[in-house]
Amino acid sequence: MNLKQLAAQLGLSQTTVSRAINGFPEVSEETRLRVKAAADLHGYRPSAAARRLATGQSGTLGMIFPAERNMLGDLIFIEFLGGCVEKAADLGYDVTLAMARGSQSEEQVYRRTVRSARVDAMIVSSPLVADLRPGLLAQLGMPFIVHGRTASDVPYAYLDIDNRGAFHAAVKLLVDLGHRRIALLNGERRHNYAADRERGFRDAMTARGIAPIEDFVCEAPMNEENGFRQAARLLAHPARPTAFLCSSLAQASGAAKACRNAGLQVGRDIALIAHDDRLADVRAENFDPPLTATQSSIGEAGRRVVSLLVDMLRAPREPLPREIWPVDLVVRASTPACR
Amino acid sequence: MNLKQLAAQLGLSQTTVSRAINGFPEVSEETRLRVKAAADLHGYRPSAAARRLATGQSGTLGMIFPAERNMLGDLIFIEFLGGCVEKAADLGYDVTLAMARGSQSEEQVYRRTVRSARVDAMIVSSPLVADLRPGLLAQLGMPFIVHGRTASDVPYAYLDIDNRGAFHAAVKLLVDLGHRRIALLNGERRHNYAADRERGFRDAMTARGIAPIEDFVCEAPMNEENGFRQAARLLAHPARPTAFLCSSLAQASGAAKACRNAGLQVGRDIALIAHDDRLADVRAENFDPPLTATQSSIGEAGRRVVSLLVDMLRAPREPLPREIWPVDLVVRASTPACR
DNA sequence: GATATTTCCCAAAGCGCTTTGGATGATTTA
DNA sequence: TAAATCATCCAAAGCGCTTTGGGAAATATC
Repeated sequence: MNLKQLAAQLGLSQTTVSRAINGFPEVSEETRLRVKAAADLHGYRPSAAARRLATGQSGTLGMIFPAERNMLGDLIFIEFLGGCVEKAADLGYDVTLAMARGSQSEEQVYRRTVRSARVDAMIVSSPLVADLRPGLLAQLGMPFIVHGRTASDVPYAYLDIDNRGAFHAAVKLLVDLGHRRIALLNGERRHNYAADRERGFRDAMTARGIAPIEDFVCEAPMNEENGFRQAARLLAHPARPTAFLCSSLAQASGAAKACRNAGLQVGRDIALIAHDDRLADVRAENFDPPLTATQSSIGEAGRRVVSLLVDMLRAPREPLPREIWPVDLVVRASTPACR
Repeated sequence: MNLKQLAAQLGLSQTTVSRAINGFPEVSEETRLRVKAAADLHGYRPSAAARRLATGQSGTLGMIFPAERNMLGDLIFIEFLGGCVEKAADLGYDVTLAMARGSQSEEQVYRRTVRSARVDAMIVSSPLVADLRPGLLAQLGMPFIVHGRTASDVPYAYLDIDNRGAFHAAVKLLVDLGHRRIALLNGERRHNYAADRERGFRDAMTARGIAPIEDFVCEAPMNEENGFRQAARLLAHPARPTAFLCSSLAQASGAAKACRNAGLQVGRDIALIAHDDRLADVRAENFDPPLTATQSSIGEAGRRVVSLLVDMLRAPREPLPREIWPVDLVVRASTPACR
C-alpha cells in the first residue's frame, strides 16, 4: 500500500495524508487521527527510497571501519557503534558502514561515500593528533562530527571526553597518596586522546613540582602484552615506579600481571589506575583488586554523538556543537598510599 | 550534475546515457566510451536515491546487532561484520545495522526493518538451535542468508562450517594420542554451533567405544572466566581429564590458567585443543604453548555470505545456496600423547 | 455586515533515475 | 529491388514521496 492508495481509501489528497503522517500543523487533529488509524490498519509504511528522492536526504549516517584492527580497538569500536546505531534508530536514521581495504585508501573511501550521496552525514572516530578527515569532509561539504578532537584548520563539531583533566586528576590522587615515581602506560601518541592524557599527566606532575621521569612515560598500542612488557621493564628499574597509570584496562591487566610476577601486590605494594571505557564485558570493578579508574562510557558517547549530529542536520546552526565530557575518577582498592 | 544534464551535454537521451553507464548492450561501444569519459570528466555519480526508487532495490544489506553482548561475542561479530562490509562494498552494496533494544524485541526490529523496505536482504548471524528468524523472514518475504544453521520448517540459504566434523576430528586426534578422559568446554547448547560440536564430540567418542563422562561435558557462555572455573572444577576431580576440548580461545585461555594453577603444564602434562575463529588479535599460534586448534576464518565466512546473498538477489535460483565449510585441524604443541 | 484572518485541504510539479515501446537508418536476406 | 533484420537511439511513463502555491470554508476583526 502506498500513499496514493491510502489517500484514495480515505478520500483525502496525498498532500494531506503526507502532512498528517509527518506531523505538519496544516491538518486538523481529527483528520490526523483518522489517517494514522488507517495507516496502522493497512500497515502502511512510507517508502524510504521515495522519501529520500523527494527530500534529498538519505536518512542514513555513515561510519568507516577503523583501518587498524586489534582486540581492544575492535571492542571499543563496536561499543561506540552500538551506541550510535541505537540512538540513530530512535531518531529514524540508519547507520551504514564502509571500510578501507588494502587497495583503497581511507581517503578514497571517504570520497566515494560522499560522492555517491548515500549518507547525510558522517561520524569520524578515533582521530589522530593530525587527522586529515575533518579537512577532507569539510571540503567535500559533508556534515560530520568527530568523536574526539584533532588539530584542524576548519571548525568542526565534536564530542570528546576530558582526557587531559582525567589524567590530571588521576595523577593528583596518586601524588596526594604520596606517590612520586609514577609511570604512564599510554596508547600511541599519534592518537589525540593519548596526547591529551600525556599532557594531563605532565601538567599534574609539574604542577606538584615533580619532574616526570622520561623513561616512565611509555606509549604503545593498548593491549595486555604491551602493558605487561612495559610494566615488567619498569619494575626491573633500580628505583621502580610506585604507581602505574594506564590508558586502558587491557594494559592494566598486563601491568597487574607484571606486578604479580615481581612479587608485588596491587593495592598494597603498588598502585594501579586505568582508564575504563565501560565496555560491555571489561570493567574496572571486576579486577582483583577492583581498580581505581577514570571512567566514561563510550556507548553513551555514541548515543550522544548521533544525537548532536542529527540535530545539526535537522537545524543547521552556528556555532557547531562542541562537548567535552568530564570524566569520573572512581576510587577503588588498587590505589594504596605510597609506603 | 545529473543524468539529464549529462545527456544534454552529450547531445544524447537520458535513456542512452543510462544504458551506456549500466552496461546494457543496446548502445554502441563508441557511444559508451564517450559517455563514460564525460561522466568521469564531470564527476557524475548516479543518485542512489533515484536509482533505488526506480528499481525498487535499495542496494543495501541489513544486519541486526546480536542481543547478547559480551567480549568474545562482540569480537566475533565485528570480525564477521568486517568481512561482510568489505565484500558488500566490492559488490556495490551498503551494509546497515539495526539493533534490538530494551523495549523492542528482536522480532519487532526485524519486522520494522522489513516493512520500511530499507534493505534488499538480511544476514542472520549466530542462530540458535531453534531460531524463529528464518521462519519470520521467509514469511515476510525478505531474502536472507544464515551464517550457521538452525532447525527450520522453511528452506533457507546458509553458510556454515562443519562444527560437527571439526570436533569429531579433534576428538579422534586426542584418542589416537591415547586420551580417554576428554572434557568438552562448550558454548551454550542453545546455540546451534555448540549443539553441533557436542554431537561431533559424542559421536567420535562413541565411535571409538568410549563413553563420554557426562560431568566432563560442560556448556557455558564462552569466556575466560567460565573456561577457568570449569577446568579448575574438573581438574579437582579424583580422575581428572587428560585433555580439554574448548569451543573458543577465550575458554582455552581460562582452562590453561586452571592447568597452571593445578601444577600441570599444557603440552606436557595435559592436552588442550580449541576452536579458533581467526580473530584479528586472538590466535591459537600465539598461545604458550601454541595451541592445536580447529580453525576457520569467520571474516572469510562474512565475505562469502555476502557473495552468496548478492548472487541470490541478482539471479534468484533454486535451490538456495548451501555451503558447509570443512574445518582445518592444525596440530601444534598443546596436544601431547596421554601418559 | 463587510473585510481580514485562520484553518484545512488540494492539484500538480518535481526529485533523478530505469524501462517500455517504439522510431530511424543501415545492413542483410530473398 | 523489396522485405526482413539489426544496431542504435529516443520520448515518455512511471517509481512514491514532498512541497509549492493556491482555494474554499470557517472564524475573527472592525
